[in-house]
Parts: sequence; structure tokens; C-alpha cells
Amino acid sequence: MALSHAIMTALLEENLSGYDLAKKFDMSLGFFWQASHQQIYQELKKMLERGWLSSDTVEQAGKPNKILYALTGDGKSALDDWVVAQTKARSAKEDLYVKLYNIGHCDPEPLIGEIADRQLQCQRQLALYLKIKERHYAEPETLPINRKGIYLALSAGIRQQQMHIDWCDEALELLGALA
Amino acid sequence: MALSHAIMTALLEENLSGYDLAKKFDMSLGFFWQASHQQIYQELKKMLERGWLSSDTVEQAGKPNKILYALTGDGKSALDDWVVAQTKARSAKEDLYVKLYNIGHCDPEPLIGEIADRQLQCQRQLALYLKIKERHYAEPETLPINRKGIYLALSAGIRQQQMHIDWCDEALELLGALA
DNA sequence: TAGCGCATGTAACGCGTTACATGATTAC
DNA sequence: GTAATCATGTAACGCGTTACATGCGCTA
Repeated sequence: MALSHAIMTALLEENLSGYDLAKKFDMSLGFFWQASHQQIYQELKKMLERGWLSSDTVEQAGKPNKILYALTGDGKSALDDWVVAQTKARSAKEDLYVKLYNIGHCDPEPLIGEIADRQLQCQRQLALYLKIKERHYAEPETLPINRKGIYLALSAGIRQQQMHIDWCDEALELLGALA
Repeated sequence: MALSHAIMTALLEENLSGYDLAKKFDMSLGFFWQASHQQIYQELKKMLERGWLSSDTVEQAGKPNKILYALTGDGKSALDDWVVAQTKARSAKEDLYVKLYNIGHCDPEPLIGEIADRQLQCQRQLALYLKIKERHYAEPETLPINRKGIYLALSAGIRQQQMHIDWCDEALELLGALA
């Protein structure tokens, strides 16, 4: 598992509150790992108990107090251990592929519609990724090592979306949606 | 969720035991949806209670008895409803991408090794998929509709592996593993 | 005054993994 | 004898989602 590790990764560069983390998991990091605020708050509680994080309440004028979390030495070691350990890839669990096995046994139209929708979503996401790439990662070879890592995650996202868009084309054509 | 739906999909064509299902989830269907035998047995229990399946104990000579499960009318309706309903795509949750964000903060070598391993695994899986494609799905346009669906799932698998292999190439090159 | 952004949580439930558990037959 | 295959399960725990819950300040 890795939500705790994703949180620690986010805390490497700056201390953040649960709320900040939730926002971060809605973008950037969240492109590759989603988490709701509920899950984040619960995980933070556990991580405090384990001693991976320390917390510090900050009073704010005109806003609710916030609790800033920071990575401890124990947390950093746990994170390093995890990065270095091999983790096995888990299978995708894509509903859509299972649904395809059913296409001969029920009305194919809604499924075709779902594929078309997916393609649109992917195109939107791809456009976003490409914009980020252009602005911040135009020349990957010249980046420092840590930003190379982030670039590679982004590149994987781009390839993923691109691949899925192409597959949707093939599917829609084969299923006669373009006829 | 969809394990129950994946099970019903497998039962569309033939009645199977928990053991048979577990084997099926190790190949074909399992390329896109993995499940352990423990999970399958528990799910079967729930599905019987819900009335989506019926069961029938079969005595066998020289082997343990087996319990064959069959899809009921209620089960088929539930399956149809699910296929037709839009389900939202969930994000990938790939550890590797999160690890990449850490690459500037710890020893990159093990991570590079993991990427190389992943690439090998993908190549093996791709070879398997291509063999299946060649043998059973060489001419997708001529297939009946239900086999077109299965072909498309396979095609997605092929594209996925291919994409990941290409990405690993890029990653290994950028991280200087080929130098 | 209605809604959004900031900020934090609890509770219940279901999915998924790991470990534990049994017992017969067949092939080496 | 020892391992693999066939065949079925239980128990405990952890991850993830959904629903529920509160309360302040700012803006339209």
C-alpha cells in the first residue's frame, strides 16, 4: 500500500495540512494517486501514531486553525525503504474490459456510448498534461534528477491517455459506431 | 464494484465451480481483473444470498465434490443493468509513479532496477497476448459481435503493455541506465 | 441569504489481501 | 514419501468509498 507513502512524498518539500494535501491529491500527485479528504485525515492520524509525522497547530486570522504536518526521521526512513523495495504491479481492474465480454449478450449501444465518453475525457486530460509538459518540462534532459522523476510520471500519464484514445478509436470503428 | 459482475460474465457461457472460476481469473478474464480463490468463494456466498446465482453439488469419482454455479434470471438482469450503466474510471494507483517523485531524495539505482524488471515482465505478457491474438483473433472484422468484445479487451491489453515498454525505454534512457 | 472556500473530522460498510485450515488423489 | 492438483472454506485486518457532521468568513 502507498497512501501513507504518497503523503510523505508530498511532505518532502514542504509541510502541509490535511486540507492542503487533499487539494494536492486533486492535481499533480493526484493524477497518479487519488485520495479523498476523509481518507487523508484518517491516514494522517495513523501516521502520527506510528511516529512518521509530527504535527503543529497554526492559528490563522479570519480562518480556521490548521494543523501542519511534517515528516520525521522515522518517516523519511520508512519512505526510503519503500522506494527501494520492489512492489509488484497490480492488474488494472478496468470495468470496461469486463463489460466488453458481455457485448454479445445485451444492447451494445450504451457501451459504445461509454467508450465515446471515455475518449472525450481522455482527450481533455491529455490536453492538460501536454500543457504542463510544454510549460514546465519542455526539455527533460536538462532537468535536475528530482524533476526528471516527475517528468517521467507525467510522460507515463501522457502515453496512457494517448494509448487509450487510440484504443477507443479502434473500438468505435470495429463496433460500427462510425458507420 | 465488479467482482460479482466479472463472475457472472464468466458464467454466461457455462456453469462453473469456485475452483474453475479461480482458474479462469488466473488467465483470460484475469488479464483484466484479478481475484484470489478466497475472494471468489466469499463473493459466491453473497451472490447466492442475493439470488443472482443458483448452485448444484456434483459428485465426482476419485475427486472432491464440486459445487457448480449458474446464473439466475435475477443475476442476468443485474448484469445487464451493470453493463448498461456508466461507471467512472478510477485512477491507476501505480506505485512506480509515486516513487519517481522521490528519486532526487534517495538512491536511484533500485528504482531503475525496478523499471527494468517491469519492462521484462511487460515484454513477457505482451508476447503472450500477441500469441493469443494471432491464434484466435487474427481478423477481428470477421468475428461475431461477442468475440469482437473479447478481441477489444485483448487489444487494450496489447496496447497497454506496448505503451509501458516504450515508457520504460524512455525512463531508462533519461535516468542514464543505458550509458 | 445563499453558496463557496477554508478547515476538520466520525461512522459504516464493502472490497481485497494475507494467513490459516483441511483432505483426497495422482504422478514422480 | 513428497509434491502437485483438485476442491472448499474461515478469520483478521487494512484500504477505500459514501454518507454524515460542524462551523466560520467572504462574496454575489
